[in-house]
Amino acid sequence: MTKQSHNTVRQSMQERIETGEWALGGLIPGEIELAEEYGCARTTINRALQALADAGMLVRKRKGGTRVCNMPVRQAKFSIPVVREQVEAMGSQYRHRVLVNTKTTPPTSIATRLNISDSDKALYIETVHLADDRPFAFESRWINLKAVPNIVDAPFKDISVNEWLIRSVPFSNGDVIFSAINADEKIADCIEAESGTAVFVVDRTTWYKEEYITTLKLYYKPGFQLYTRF
Amino acid sequence: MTKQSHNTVRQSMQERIETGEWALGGLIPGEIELAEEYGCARTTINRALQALADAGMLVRKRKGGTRVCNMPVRQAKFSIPVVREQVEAMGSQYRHRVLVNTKTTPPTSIATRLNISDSDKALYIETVHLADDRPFAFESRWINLKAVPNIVDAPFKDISVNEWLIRSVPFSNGDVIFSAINADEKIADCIEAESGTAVFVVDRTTWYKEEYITTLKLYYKPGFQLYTRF
DNA sequence: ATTGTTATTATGTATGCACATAATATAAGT
DNA sequence: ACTTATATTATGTGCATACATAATAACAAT
Repeated sequence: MTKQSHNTVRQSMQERIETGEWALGGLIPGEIELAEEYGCARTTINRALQALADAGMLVRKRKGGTRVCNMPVRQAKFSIPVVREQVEAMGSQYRHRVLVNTKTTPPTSIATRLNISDSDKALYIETVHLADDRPFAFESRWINLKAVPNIVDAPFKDISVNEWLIRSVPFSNGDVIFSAINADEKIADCIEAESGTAVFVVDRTTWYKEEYITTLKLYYKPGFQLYTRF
Repeated sequence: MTKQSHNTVRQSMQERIETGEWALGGLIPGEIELAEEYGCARTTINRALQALADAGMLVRKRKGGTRVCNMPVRQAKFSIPVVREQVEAMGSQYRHRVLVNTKTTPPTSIATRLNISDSDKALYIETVHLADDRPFAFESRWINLKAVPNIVDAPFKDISVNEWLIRSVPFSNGDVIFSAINADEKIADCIEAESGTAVFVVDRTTWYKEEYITTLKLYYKPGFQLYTRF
């Protein structure tokens, strides 16, 4: 009652939801009523409620009021894996070796993904990511040259393709597909595993404003785990 | 100039960041200056800037001002997989079969995870999730009975363990680990795969306020993919 | 030179107010 | 009875203002 910030109010409300005082799917008091109860302005209540709504705990509707989310969708955030950081987070030294770097016409599946015509050339790069000089992941990547033409001048000795792209097109959209496959001969070889070993695969495609930039597959070494919190 | 909402302002600012007008790591004008430029109140600018800061595009500091995030961390949100929804999203009919449901003393590794003593009993449940009566995923789960004692009365014919828990402890925290393993005899059998097939595994532990609730492993059928956007 | 004080700056927060907007309930007109 | 207008309600948004707070700079005191 002494000092009501939107944060304390929000926390208090969150507790009321978590403890079940405000039931799942139930209607909660209106802003004015809450403002009186907490002894603060409606604006402050509004801010707290909006924050909780953003967090997915509340659903708000003009008229009809605010109600606790019926089926709480648990969402987890995870930072898109940047291999270099993954390696360094383990305390290992990161290095990478580019195996292939050519301009060729991609297979149709890739051309479709990058939204370029079948005759267009694209940049194909194969990289092995190393942790303390041991294979950590194998990367197979296609890049749309129309989206980032000046990538051909990039010095991939110093910086990885991924990091160059992040700097060049910092705020892109994308999708990620996680899966597991049995390593074939080639992949097994690149990550120093037995053929047939289960491999964790990340398949990522990124774009910026209708223009597709790159699509890649990352094959991690056996035993790799991707950790997240929610 | 006509109608500046915090949304339009935020969008405009986002563009300035994306196009590089406001360089990565660079300092951007102060709130007052921006308020003048956009012809609106400082409050509105503040709201827009805070939103962008929440989104991770800006970093703000009292004094020192606001600057564009130096190393943009791309974050993806994904909803924690609820198997039932995954199945239904494919247009298949969901069902599940409980294979095991016993109260026993868990192995030490599990007891540690649930933060219970080695002599305490816990609930162990094995479930096969079916899509159109074909195996979709195999679940192996331990539940801390001290956290949710009344779970023993739950009717797991109608509702899955997971959904019961979500309703019972709707707002918990947790961690998720993704990995890939080669299926052993037992798992292979449960998901109708060859032994040794690469299997996508989700390992999840959830807790609420220092109390651990459940830990489980989900072994998905071969070919399963987890899709996310960012 | 080191320490302490004060001023300045930029963001953070709270409030009161006015009006906008969406959804609904009620009353009026035909 | 059916449509249309109007009032009501709850949230959404914008503005002006005031003060809080953190970080720094400038300055003085020892």
